[in-house]
Amino acid sequence: MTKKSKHPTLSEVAKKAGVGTTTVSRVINGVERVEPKTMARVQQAIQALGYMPNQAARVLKGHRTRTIGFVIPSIADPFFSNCAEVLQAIARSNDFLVIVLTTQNDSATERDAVNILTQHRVDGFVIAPADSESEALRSLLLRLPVPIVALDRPVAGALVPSVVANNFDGAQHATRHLIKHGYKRIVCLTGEINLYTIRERVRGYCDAIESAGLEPVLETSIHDYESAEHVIKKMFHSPNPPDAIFTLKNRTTIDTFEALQKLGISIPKTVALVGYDDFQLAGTVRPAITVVQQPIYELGHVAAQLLFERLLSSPASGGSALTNSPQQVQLKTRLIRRSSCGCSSKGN
Amino acid sequence: MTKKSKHPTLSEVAKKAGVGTTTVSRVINGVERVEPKTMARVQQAIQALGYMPNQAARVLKGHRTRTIGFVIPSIADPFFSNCAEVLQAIARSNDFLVIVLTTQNDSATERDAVNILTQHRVDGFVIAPADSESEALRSLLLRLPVPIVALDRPVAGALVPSVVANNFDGAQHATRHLIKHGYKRIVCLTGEINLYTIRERVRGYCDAIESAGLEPVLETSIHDYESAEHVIKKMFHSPNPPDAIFTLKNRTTIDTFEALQKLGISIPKTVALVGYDDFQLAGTVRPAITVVQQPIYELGHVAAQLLFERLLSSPASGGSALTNSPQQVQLKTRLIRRSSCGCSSKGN
DNA sequence: GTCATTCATGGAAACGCTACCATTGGCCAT
DNA sequence: ATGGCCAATGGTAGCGTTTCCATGAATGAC
Repeated sequence: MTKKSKHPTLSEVAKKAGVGTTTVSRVINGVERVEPKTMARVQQAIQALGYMPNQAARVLKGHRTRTIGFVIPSIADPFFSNCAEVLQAIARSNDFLVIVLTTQNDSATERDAVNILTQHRVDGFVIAPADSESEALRSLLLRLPVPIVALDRPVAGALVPSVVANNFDGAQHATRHLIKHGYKRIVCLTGEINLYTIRERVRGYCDAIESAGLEPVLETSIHDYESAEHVIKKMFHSPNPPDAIFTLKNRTTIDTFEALQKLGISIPKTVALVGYDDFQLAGTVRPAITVVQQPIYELGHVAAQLLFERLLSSPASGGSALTNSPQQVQLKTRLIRRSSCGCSSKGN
Repeated sequence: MTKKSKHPTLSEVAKKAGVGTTTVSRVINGVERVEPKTMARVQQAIQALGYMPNQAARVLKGHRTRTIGFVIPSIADPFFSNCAEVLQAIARSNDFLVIVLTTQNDSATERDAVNILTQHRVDGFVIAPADSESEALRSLLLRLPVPIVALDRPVAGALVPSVVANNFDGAQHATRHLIKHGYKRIVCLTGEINLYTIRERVRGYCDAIESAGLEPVLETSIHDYESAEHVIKKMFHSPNPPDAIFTLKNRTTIDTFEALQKLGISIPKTVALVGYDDFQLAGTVRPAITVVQQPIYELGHVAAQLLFERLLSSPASGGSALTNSPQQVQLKTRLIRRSSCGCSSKGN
């Protein structure tokens, strides 16, 4: 059993097969013709030595790395891990590899990530920018010689193609639904307020609230279960407690739900609840939770598609100037009406 | 604004700064001393040109790629995405990159993945083998010249270091707990039976059941919600329905719970339920679900640690023969007693 | 039978970087 | 003043591929 050893090189294979390096190269890449007899000898040598081409050398010769970068806040977040799954699958079917780098939504870490990937000469990027407005990120991305697609959050200036959900519509729709139910004091639990997605949702919420002549109430200080419980307790001890809650992200919805349960506050009798982003068991807990569902799979899929369109159309150097001008794709969300908003289980 | 263009090279920087390539290299790697004045000039040139070192060239020069591969069934699975998160973080703190490749538990896809990563000359691997017993995989891994760590599932023969949870104990413990509650007819819903983890859990279940003089009942045909509902319906129409159910994986636990709810079968009154693997909201649904919790974070952490221990101790060629002999780490699981097993919320 | 044409193959340069070795100039000790 | 040393810097080979060009053999047309 051949155990540990350095990787054999192409010229070692050539020597063993008694041919020139050019011939071995041709056999490996199978593009030009080689005498069957020679080919057999070469393949035998490859087998015997366990030869695997060194990608670094190929890349150096001017070829692409067949590698793409995926820069996201966190890979543990189901939203992004699902995107990663489809991106990875599509990449692989095109013989590309995916390198994942997480940013924790920190801009410096993010720029760092982009630079690292650039040094590794990835052929393209999918990125969920920590800060859509960042001038630093924008100029960094624009000077890269490879195609880039923004996912979930655009890059200001619209020069980078992006695939995002319509957060404004989603939040507006959900808020209107709450208003239609007759709730008057609808508070919005935001989470980290400086993310593009959250800001858009806040906009949608405020728009709906103000159009209805109601007063928007934003609560931005919830980060985990403890803060959720604390805030909610305080709210319901105030003289003017909410009759509905709209949570702007997954984690907050769950924390809020648990806090409400623990505090014995009845949903939707005392307070209605609608969350942004669907999650496992949202339909199974009692009451089932009404949520705005994002097209996660589609988001990842379209982003991958956009990227590979560019990647595959410019086999040489990934120039993106020629291809159709930067696309801004916006995907629809869907309100899933369950019971926590006050709807009976059978429609409303 | 510099837009798209080829990457500048080190010698272009050298020319611009009016120095030799060696000096530029020294400035970049910052290891040998360079006159401050010269250094400034070089750095200015680097800035002006937007130079970024080409990793491929470095690698070709004989350096490691500072890249590791992560080969797992699926990245959408929370178990693995959480492992990925910690692996990624540790890798990054050591200036390594992670390439994720998914296998869907298919052995051929898996071997493919390993080969692809080898061509890219990753410096090491973490892998969750689709088939622990596969001779093909084992010999493939053993002839690789880089360190490897198996995660969640070992590689038969114990020549590859591995970090796994004690699935046997976990399942045995959970089953005994059910037995202590007095249940007599405890069925086990397995999911894909040919995975190492599942087989171990089945062993633990059978061991506990048989030691108690009961009869093991395995049901292997549940893959999704529909099949879960179908199987459960059938069970409760049989002359001899179960009084407890032990589900062997996350997804199955949830599907079973939902099916039980839908069919109006009361937990734990009619039938008790214990699941393998904790999940979000397991403690919030009613009844709260008793589960065997795996040390996910720790699993990923120890695997990463083991890998980097080897990676960092052998700066040259990652030979693993010298380092301490292949470690087999086994981590403990924990039974979280909630209500679905029949325990009252306060202890048992 | 000779020349042109094709086909199979090989030699060698070049990709961008690092590392070895050489060279230069200044400084100190004698 | 001169030799020796050290610090700063540069020239260049070579990592493993691919690709351009060349070579030789063999085939077919005249």
